[in-house]
Amino acid sequence: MSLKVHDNRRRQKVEFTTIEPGKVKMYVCGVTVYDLCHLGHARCYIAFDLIHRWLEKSGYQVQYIQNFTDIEDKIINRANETGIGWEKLVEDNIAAYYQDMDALNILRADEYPRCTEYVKEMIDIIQSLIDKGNAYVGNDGVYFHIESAPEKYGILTGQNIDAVRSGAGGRVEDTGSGKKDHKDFALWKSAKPGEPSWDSPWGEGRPGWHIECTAMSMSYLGEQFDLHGGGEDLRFPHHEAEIFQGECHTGCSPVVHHWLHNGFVNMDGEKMSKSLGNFWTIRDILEKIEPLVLRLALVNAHYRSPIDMNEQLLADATKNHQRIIETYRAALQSWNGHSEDTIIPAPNGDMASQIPMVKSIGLLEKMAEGFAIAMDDDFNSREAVAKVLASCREIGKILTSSTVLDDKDRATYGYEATLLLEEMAGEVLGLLPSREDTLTEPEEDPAISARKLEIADAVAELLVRRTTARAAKDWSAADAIRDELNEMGVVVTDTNDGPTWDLA
RNA sequence: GCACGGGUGACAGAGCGGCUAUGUGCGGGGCUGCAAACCCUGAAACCGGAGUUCAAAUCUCCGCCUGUGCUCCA
Repeated sequence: MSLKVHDNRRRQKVEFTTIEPGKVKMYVCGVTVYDLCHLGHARCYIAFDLIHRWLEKSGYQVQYIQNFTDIEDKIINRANETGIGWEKLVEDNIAAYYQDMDALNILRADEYPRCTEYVKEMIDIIQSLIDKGNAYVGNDGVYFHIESAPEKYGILTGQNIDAVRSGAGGRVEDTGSGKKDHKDFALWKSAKPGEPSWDSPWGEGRPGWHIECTAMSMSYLGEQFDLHGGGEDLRFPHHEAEIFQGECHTGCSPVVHHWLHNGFVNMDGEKMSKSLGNFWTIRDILEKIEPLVLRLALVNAHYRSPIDMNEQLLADATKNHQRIIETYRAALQSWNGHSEDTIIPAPNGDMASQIPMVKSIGLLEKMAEGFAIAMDDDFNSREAVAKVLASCREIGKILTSSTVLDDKDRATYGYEATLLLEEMAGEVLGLLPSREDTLTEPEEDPAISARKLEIADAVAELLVRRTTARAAKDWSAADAIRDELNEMGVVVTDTNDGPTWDLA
């Protein structure tokens, strides 16, 4: 089986290859830490978390670098507005970033370099670009000169440099910057009074927006690496600027062997933006739903497709996630009480077999195979989720039917199902809680617990009366009691072990 | 305007030359007194037009609609 990925430079699905056999060097653009992370960030880092997980699952040794942009106009502005020092602002938002991403079960990257720690490396690259004739010193900083390498223009977005040339009338707005061409972008910005700044051959200043990723990715991963990711919006100009910088500086082409970009999150059909007021931080949404449900909602689409966030999507995700958890719990319970080493090993599966156990195991293996094919196809997590849900149905069928397997086989089957779910839904998709948490009741809101305690005696008494009525087949009396409980906000569920109840 | 994506059942969303996607919702049935959960089963789709092909949701062309980028943005 081989992995295919959609490379945005070649604009097609290509065979995934690595520079060094068995090793993947990947870099994903991180956040500018001037504020809390929003849903779009969640989508991006979950998408690349999945890619990270699947590469490792496929046997690659992955080196994953993700940066923090900790100096930038927005940080300076926010620091000025709030009166918080920019260093403190940055620290707070980085701490919040880790909290949010941990909640979403995103595995940590290997390193999270901050751009202020790489100013020296950036200066070196800028100097090299000046020496090679790709950059020049203007009045307020250093600029990359696009016309020094026009063949690299529009590589990721297919823009035609001639159109851009003629479209802008070839003129440069004179802002006194000393910029030679409107396409040129800043490598180094001279400091304005009161701004944080670093010393450089071109005076006090700070890096331009694009150079940091070139400096950090090359510091960790070398002059060429395997995979570079980020949001759709970064293709132009950010990533094209990286191509200019990296390739002109190193002379290598391509520096990045696979460019991957994730699609955006829309809100009820509209672009998510602060001005539209439809902007959710991860924290906002986690007040309403479980982190793993949000994760499922975001994994339940191909990473390159846009996602339209709405109530329906979350409702679907809630149900689907619940189904996965219920199945996982049922699988765990089916062999609960056996220790793992005493479980009889499963036979080899064969879907065509007449022996129920062999056939059932064969079906599970088929699901796992479909799952792997989906993930190998440009990380098609939507299809992978479909395989998980189909497995849940399959597992539920076997486990709830008393006739298919005897008790011993049931434990073996349940154990196999457990491992399958843990591998697909857990290890790769990151959607499962721990075994302990799955088997124990979730922690409750203290207010809810208090309410339950308050009414427990009354409910218990009503349930006894209802049980008596049911035993006497007095259904109307039994249902009347259930209605009464409903009015108290209590939902009754009858099980083989008697009725249970919970708050609605 | 230029560039790059999309338009699939009620909804979400895969498939991208021949094979049931999947889930929710809806219909029928089973299990249960009835519910819930779970299981079985059914209906239901490929924007419009032309073309290529033995065969098209899937390829080509035209049209219509729509998203994003071209300025800070994951």
